[in-house]
Amino acid sequence: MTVVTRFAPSPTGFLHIGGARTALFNWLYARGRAGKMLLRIEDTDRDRSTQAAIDAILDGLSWLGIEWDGEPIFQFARSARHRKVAEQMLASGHAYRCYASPEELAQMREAARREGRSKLYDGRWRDRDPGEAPPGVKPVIRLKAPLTGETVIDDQVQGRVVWQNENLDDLVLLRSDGTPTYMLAVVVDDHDMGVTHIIRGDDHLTNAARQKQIYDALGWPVPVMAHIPLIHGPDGSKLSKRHGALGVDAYRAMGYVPAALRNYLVRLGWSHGDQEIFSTDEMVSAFDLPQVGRAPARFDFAKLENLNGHYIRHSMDADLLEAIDRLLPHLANGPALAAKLNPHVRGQLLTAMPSLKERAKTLVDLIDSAHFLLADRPLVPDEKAKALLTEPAKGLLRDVAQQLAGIEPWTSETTEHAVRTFADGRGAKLGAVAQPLRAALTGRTTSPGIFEVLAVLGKAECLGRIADQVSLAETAPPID
RNA sequence: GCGCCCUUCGUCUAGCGGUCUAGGACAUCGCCCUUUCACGGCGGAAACACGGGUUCGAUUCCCGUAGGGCGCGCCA
Repeated sequence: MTVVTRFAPSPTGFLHIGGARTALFNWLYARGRAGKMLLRIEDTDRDRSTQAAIDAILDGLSWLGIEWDGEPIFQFARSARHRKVAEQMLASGHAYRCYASPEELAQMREAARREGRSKLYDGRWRDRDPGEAPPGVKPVIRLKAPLTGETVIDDQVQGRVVWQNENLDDLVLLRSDGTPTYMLAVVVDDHDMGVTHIIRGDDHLTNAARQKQIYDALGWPVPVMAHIPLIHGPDGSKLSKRHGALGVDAYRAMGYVPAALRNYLVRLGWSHGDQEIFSTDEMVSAFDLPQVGRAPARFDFAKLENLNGHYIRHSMDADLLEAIDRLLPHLANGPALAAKLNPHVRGQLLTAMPSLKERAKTLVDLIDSAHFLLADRPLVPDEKAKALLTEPAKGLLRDVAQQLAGIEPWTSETTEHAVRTFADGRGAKLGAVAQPLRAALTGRTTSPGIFEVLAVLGKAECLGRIADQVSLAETAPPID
């Protein structure tokens, strides 16, 4: 039997991180078993569903590298089929018309709560003669659920979960306006789509029992179920926007790479011994449902960031340059930066990349660390760099610049030799020269190795930048 | 309120009755490397929610308690 999973988001907002993980699990499970993962857009809530949300979900999945099989199914388009199934159930005696008014329903709910019962609807139209139907009232169609016994779900993650049928009431299958409820639509769609494994958030666990009753009434086989725990915020409460319940597009804009996010997400609530790093192939072959834990996991940006740094460090230089190109359109200052990326600067970026990527946790960090390649002369040193450019330091810079001016060829080795010799000659520590040099060349106090910076920038640019800082002092003496 | 689920270092987790003086990873602290920042290396601190059982023996099984979560619509 071919495994068929599905991801079924409702397009009422962006693809949030929890949804992304659910999609990932479905995708991994199917891929690891030569199966398919289908995509169903649950757009039956016409007021809240938007095209923008659909686009955001598709875009988010694609960015994460999660591909679905076939065309997405739109649930709303299938409502005629849903209605037909409800009528079938009516005809076969598995469902009935209920004429209870909203007021009656409210009363029943109140009474149930007062008496400590979980069953809300009392089944008053279950066996009543349709002839007693009040005139002018459009009925809903309810499932004739079993009164006794139990409903059991053998969940791949949760284990065997049992409900007493006396606690489950007759759910609505078809609304009075003839539209299907979620409960009915999901069952019919999963069945028609040939879904064999339902992997979804455990907020649906209670629904699983009710859906099982519908499957049973229809005589359809129940798919394998797996209800995975939800992701919580760092404080253990529900994940909020403040915590990281953002759209995956926000993670992209923060400079996270898909491989890192996938790796982080797959390890959240699932493990494979002590392994922390998984290539896509590895996670596809290792992932399985019984190893998914039942306790909700808390979202931890620090770990995501660490993983992201790992993936950046282990990326090919050219791939990182491409990743930057792709990220730029999603950043506020992207267009300005993109304009600077002429072939010459791209070449410098690529040359500096082995050293830049060593220091970056995110692509945004990476871009920022390349500031010294992208900034215009004269550089404006940041506060800390400015503090390094004291008058004595500037004297040192003036002198070292003279030494540097005679260097040919200009490489990290030749410049290193020159600077070290210069420092030795002055009886100065290397740092005493290197730090002011860094400040003058990069405008920062941190950067890749200073000799790499020298080499990447080239002789003329370096001498120019030193002159910029040194002469600046002459034209603008401190006001004391 | 009712139903269901959950509970190992701060966090993600390993552990599936004795191997646990409880392992790994992130974060954290210290040292080393070092021109800065990182990377890397070494080391430290840090957990079985609580109470009863079952058992020769419980982190592992059962029952409570406490705490947390999810669901309880003619929403999805």
